[in-house]
Amino acid sequence: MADTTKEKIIDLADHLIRTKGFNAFSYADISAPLAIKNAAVHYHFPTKGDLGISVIERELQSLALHIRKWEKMPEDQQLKKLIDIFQQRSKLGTICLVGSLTPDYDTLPAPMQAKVQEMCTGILQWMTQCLEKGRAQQRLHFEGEAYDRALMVLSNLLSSLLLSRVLGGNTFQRMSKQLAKDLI
Amino acid sequence: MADTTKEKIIDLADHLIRTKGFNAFSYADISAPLAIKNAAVHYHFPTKGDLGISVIERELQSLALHIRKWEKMPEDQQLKKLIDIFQQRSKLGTICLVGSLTPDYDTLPAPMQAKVQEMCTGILQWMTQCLEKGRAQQRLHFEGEAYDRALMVLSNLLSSLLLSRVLGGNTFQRMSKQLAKDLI
DNA sequence: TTGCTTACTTACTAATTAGTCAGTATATTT
DNA sequence: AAATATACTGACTAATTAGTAAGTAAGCAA
Repeated sequence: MADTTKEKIIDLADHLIRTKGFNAFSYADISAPLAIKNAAVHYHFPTKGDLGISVIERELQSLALHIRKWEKMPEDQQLKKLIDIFQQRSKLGTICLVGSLTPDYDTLPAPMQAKVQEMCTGILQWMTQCLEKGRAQQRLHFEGEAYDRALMVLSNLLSSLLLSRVLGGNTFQRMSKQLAKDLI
Repeated sequence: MADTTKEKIIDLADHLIRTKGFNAFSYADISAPLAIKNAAVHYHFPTKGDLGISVIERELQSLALHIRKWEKMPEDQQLKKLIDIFQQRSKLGTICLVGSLTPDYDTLPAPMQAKVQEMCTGILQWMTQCLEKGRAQQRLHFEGEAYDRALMVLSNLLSSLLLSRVLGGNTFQRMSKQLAKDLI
């Protein structure tokens, strides 16, 4: 998938953040599988925070790409597409960046904290609009402010991955089905 | 609050897990503030996993005590009491153990993984019963299976603390109010 | 009073951590 | 052909990590 070393490092770091968490992986966890030296990782990403920021930025770009791709779909379908992305994560046994990085928030370097914030507000902003438009067209049904509902939806998606890993089995299916039933 | 060294260690570890995460705190973070030596912590808790397990067990006991105290209250009130506990956490800026430990699940020693599982299933079991009884008495209103709804409620409580820390301000209030409105 | 338990301290280890710096081979540019 | 930039390697470092082993002071028990 990735062909440059830099991309391979981001790929691996992304996977490590989603499986072990930001504080539980080391430069050795990246350099060893790629058969490069520690210093090579530092060449591309001087600090661990720089690496973390690149991982978030790539995720943000990837998400922006998906959202643009869904632009002409009805809002309930857009929401289902987002759920699909989380379902793929569930199958892989990996969690989302929000679920991985918000618990570690206080330990992150300041520039990374800012990126985590940017990621959360960005996702919520899109989701708020999606819910609002969907409700206006009576394709989505919920009570209260759209932003509040967006918080709940993000919450459910995020937690479904966390709880799936611990409770296993059909936890993700149960939660995503209930989420869809409640809204559509 | 705690008078023995052992209790003080558990207190501090609990706070560190909720603020920094299990992998981001060290024995030094515990021994230094208590003005004891590293080895003293190891005396009470041979491994870090042992300490983590004790923290979870104390939380489980504390929760069991609360639940017993609420036994004779109507189910909607019991749920509100649980939300109150999370609100206190939100004020302190600390997250819940489920929110802190499930993202790190894969990195935890096996006996601690088992305890995390026990904690999740225990909370969900109580909440499922609470929701079911509450619905039977028409004091709580929701669609679908009670267990599925319990997953969603736990999800919202857990995430409200995670997102509060990043988004700040009224995030917890928004989410907990919406949660109560949806159910009661 | 002798022995045993509890709750530590002193002093340590081996491993791992993020990060540095000087060098080098290979392209690319001038 | 000379200079420069890119993408590394080799060889470190200082700090921190969880964990250990031996010793000790105080209290309690036989």
